[in-house]
Amino acid sequence: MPDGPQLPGVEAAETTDRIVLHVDADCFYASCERLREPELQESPVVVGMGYEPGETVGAVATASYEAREFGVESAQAISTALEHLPRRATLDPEADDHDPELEREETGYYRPVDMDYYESVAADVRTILHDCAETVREVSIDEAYLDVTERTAWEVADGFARHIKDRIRREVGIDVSIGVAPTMSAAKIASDFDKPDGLTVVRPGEVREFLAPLDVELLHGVGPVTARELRAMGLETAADVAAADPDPLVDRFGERGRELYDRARGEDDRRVEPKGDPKSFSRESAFADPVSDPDPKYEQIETLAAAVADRAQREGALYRTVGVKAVLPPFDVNTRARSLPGPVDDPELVDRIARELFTEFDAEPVRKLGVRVANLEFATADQTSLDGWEGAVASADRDRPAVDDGDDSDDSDDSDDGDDGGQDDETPSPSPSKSARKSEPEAVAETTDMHHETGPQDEAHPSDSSESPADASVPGGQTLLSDFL
DNA sequence: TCTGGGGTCCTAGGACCC
DNA sequence: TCTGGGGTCCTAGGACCC
Repeated sequence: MPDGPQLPGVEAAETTDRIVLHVDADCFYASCERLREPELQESPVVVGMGYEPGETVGAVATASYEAREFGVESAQAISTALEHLPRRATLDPEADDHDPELEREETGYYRPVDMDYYESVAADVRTILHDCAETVREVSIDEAYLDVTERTAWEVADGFARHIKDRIRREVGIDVSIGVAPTMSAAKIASDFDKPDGLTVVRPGEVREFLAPLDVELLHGVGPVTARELRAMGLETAADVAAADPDPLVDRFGERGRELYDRARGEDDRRVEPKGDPKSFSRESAFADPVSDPDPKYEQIETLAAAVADRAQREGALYRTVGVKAVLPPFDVNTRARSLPGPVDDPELVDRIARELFTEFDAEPVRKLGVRVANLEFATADQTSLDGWEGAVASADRDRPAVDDGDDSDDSDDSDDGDDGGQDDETPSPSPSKSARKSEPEAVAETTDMHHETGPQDEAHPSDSSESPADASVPGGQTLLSDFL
């Protein structure tokens, strides 16, 4: 079945081509809103993040195709969107100049983002996708790659994709666009080719021809900056890139240049694989206007740090790096990060490190703040079942020598087996102390503040000092980090 | 495009080790 | 004290994606 197409001139290697689908929901958030509010059907719909009903703050997350015709675009300020497309509710039906035709045709519905609801709709779509494919890679809430090589054949691939579209339409109630191709990158571009409600099939041997006329900016991984540079090199279309000498591309863009060249030629040997664990969690938020006063900034830091730490906790992630982001006017992005000697789950520590990293900016005007945790480690199945075995495992671990050297080389991947030493040893101790912290937040806050002011000792890097600031910060003499020092 | 929020990957330089 | 080369980790920034 994999070698279904007997195209003349197709090389042997291509007979093993996969059948890859890229499934992309059309203006997903707007479709979700229409799902629960059918009267929004066929009218312009704008979904805004940071938007409150009746207000003009926030930015456009998704605009329906009807709204886009008025010039409403993704990432646009809501205030700008409203200039292009007034809010339907703002028109006063009693007004003298009230024009019902205008109301119907020149206005749109504005709704705030409701991720919980969209997530529930996405889950229904996912169920269908997993039902239709061996391997699914979810890229985002509204987008996924499927490898369906074992489920269909090129001769009938369009019917197979049609079947998926129909099921999603019937069982969930939203439209998706699907691209079918022998590679992920071509499938991605194909799904975009005929949006909305599109279906584009690019067969093996047709990929390069399909890509040839496309503007370089349509290639995945080419944004405004790269596109400008490519044009400066005289490369406007995928065909230009495909026919170019790859060496200058590699010189200019490094590995990305090689990738670009390959993709433009239709070459992409990546297999569809399920997405692994996340690499980082972050939260950020912008001020309406740049803020110079330190107080509101540290208040934000505190809120964001708590949200990030909470997220990590809920997802069962330990983190080893804490970072902050400060965006200064006009749009100057600064990041600072600090890594710990070992993975922790310690919300107070996130807060304290974030504050320390931010002190550098606390006198500056700031338009946006962020807090991030990275270098994540997730408990494996073994470790989650550790509850009942705690004693046995913990004592077994104590017998291991040099538990805390952690062997940094293995933290890049999910093969956590060799890693259990550091983590298991750590798990029993933080668990009780976490609940202890939760029960007395005030005491913790005091302790944290105290140590925030004891600046000088913080110059010591946690990994090269036996007197870690983290150690000192723990209330009641608990030594969360001391295991690693 | 005067710019929201949550991510990923890559690169470059410095520290440190052998 | 000057000199080689290889390797890894860490930080900061940048480009990109949805």
